[in-house]
Amino acid sequence: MSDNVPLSQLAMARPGGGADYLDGLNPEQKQAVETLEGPLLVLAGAGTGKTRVLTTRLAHIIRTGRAKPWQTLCVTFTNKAAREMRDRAQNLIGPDGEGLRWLGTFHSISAQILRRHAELAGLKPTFTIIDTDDQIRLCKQIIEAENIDPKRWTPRYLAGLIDGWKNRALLPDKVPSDEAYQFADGKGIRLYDIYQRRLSILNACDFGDLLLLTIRLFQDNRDVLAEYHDRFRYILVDEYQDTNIAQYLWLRLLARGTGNICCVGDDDQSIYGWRGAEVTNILKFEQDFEGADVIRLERNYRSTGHILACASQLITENKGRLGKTLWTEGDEGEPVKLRGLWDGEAEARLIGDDIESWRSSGRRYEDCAVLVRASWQMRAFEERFIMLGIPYRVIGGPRFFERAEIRDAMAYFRLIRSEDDDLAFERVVNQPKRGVGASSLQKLQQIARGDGRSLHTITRMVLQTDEIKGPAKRGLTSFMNHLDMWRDKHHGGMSHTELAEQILDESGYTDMLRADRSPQAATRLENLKELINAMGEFDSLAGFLEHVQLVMDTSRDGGSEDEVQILTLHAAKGLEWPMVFLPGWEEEVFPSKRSIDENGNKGLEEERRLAYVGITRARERCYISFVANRQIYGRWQSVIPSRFVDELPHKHVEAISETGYGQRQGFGESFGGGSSSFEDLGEKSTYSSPGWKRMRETTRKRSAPPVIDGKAELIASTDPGRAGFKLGQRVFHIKFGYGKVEQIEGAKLTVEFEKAGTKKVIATFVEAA
DNA sequence: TATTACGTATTTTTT
DNA sequence: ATACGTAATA
Repeated sequence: MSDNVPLSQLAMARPGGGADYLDGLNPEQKQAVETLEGPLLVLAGAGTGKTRVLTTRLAHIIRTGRAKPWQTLCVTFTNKAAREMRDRAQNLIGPDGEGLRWLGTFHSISAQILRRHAELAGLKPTFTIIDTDDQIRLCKQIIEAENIDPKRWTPRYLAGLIDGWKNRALLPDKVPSDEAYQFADGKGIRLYDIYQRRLSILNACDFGDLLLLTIRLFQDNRDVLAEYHDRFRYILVDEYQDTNIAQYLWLRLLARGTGNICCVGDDDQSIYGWRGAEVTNILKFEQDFEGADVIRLERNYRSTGHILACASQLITENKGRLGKTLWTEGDEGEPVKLRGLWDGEAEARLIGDDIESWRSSGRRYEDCAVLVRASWQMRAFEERFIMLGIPYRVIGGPRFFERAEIRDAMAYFRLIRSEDDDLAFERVVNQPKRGVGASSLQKLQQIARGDGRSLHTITRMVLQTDEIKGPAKRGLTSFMNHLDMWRDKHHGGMSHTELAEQILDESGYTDMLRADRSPQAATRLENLKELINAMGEFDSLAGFLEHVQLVMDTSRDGGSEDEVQILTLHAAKGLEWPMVFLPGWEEEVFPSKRSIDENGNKGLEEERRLAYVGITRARERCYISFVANRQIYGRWQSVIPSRFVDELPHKHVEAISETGYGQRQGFGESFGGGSSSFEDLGEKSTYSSPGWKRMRETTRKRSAPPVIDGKAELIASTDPGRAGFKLGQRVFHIKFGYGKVEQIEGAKLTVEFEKAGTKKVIATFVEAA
């Protein structure tokens, strides 16, 4: 096992003489850590200590001196996972762990490699990495330029198509001909080709390109590949079941070096098929990597026996799987509780009550989670929790750096570093307004396209002529002069935070926001301040941009507050709670109708894996529920229990009907009433927007009701999200944004529901951040 | 340039 | 039913 390492080195590498980090591992885990040569697949079931094995293995490699930290390649899918792995590995390794330079996501490692060999990949080293939003904007331009109706053929669809091809490592010339004609009567492939050309002119990459260009770099430059073969003695891959074809090829190329590749994953937890993950990668591992060993981790340390039995039984219904048998030495615990209810409101009520009694038995809110299939299901729980005063946190939602003001600021910074970044140029050339309207921009774009040069270059040329006149010319001149000035300062060594502040001031961006008296503007200014704060953590503009474009830390800094968590099943992967609620187990909701419609049995199996992930999040208690009537897209529908419900083992489930449902024939009996969630709540809730430190969370907290003294002022808007009223400096919106505010009288707010033609008095408001 | 009207989609989320 | 983006209109 260790015969190619001198004994003396082995001894020296182990301070204290023993491999203490191996203590407490079970035999399979230990084997997974110590099987170092050749390809290895570690099939790690839910709760079997996967991360521990991964980090211990890394520590083992380094502490036994088999490789230096910078000679190991460790790949994860998310930045969060990368961070966790780094932290835990460094703990085990000690000061040596600092050198883990090649630990990161597929994309961040690819970007690192591409920056080093940019020219060989056909890029300049300052290339920009564009995100989904830019990608869609680019697609839109291309569609418009090709005179295709963007309503029939949406930019989003094209972007999705291109993404799909890139996930499968298909460049325009490799797309199979039967797929090439999917878009706009046969123009799909051409548009893809134009898209790639545009990117190259912009000196930009999208996320898929990071992988694709790296693969091509390795294929076309054997010497470069050899260099990395030499460097990477050991390769570790986390969540292998989520790899797409491009990532598989990427790994194959690199693994051809030493062949020491260890992939860890669980085929039963592959839930990202819709974004290109191929379960087949993990299913075929033994064929793909010759001489591969497979180790199964089946001892579960997380859940009780009943919970584990339910999950295991359910997942056996899937055909395409490698198969594992999870077991535990722990308690049987309580059976999984299965409950049928009348409707979504009753479901939310019951779960709310359960949480309250859990809390009054001395447990904590933060030990509970509600896991839903789709985010629209969250609303019912939010409403109920607000009413009961249960503190909760919604995990997911829009992220800080996807906000418009942050993206605008970033566009300015991008232009400083990479002037050919047309997407950034277009975004801010008239933001704030400089008189450069749609027609001027169109003119510039037309010339730029004809010339194959960037907007920045073209603008400079056009300004010498009289092609653009009047306010547009003045605006463009000022914009260009500012850019030149900032670029000079940047090269002159001004600190990037100071420069950033100047840019935002001198461009007029902050003035624009200050002039805007709407409540959102204040938040935006705050956000920009936080952006600059965050910049201070980096030592250069380049470092910061790379981070935001790629490695932006989107996770929270430890939730210290005692709050119930509401999240989607997808977002729940990798997490666990003592008490887990799984509501909405109805056919067409879960499993999702669309998933089955679009992907048939494959889709169904992925939904079942999602159910498996859900159940296995629970440590002590698991509550599954379904209803007979549910409002979906505003319509009441009779729904039937999910097929997954019937796949659970009776022995481990306690089924309770809260409604008589189950004894009755059919579900067609209508549920009278509908909801009137606005009335008589007598409570107020506060909406606080996610800030930099809590990028991915939306927090709504309950606090004292607002005092309305008649001085309130209407904010009318056709946009229901913005309709509301103003009370001094404070702005309130109707909870969850229904209807149009019509009248305010004392504590009574009258709202007109236009479509329904009814007026309602409501007393529940959400204060704007 | 700001407001209003209209059309469309509406699972999941990362990089 | 509703949110969002875009086109049409004042």
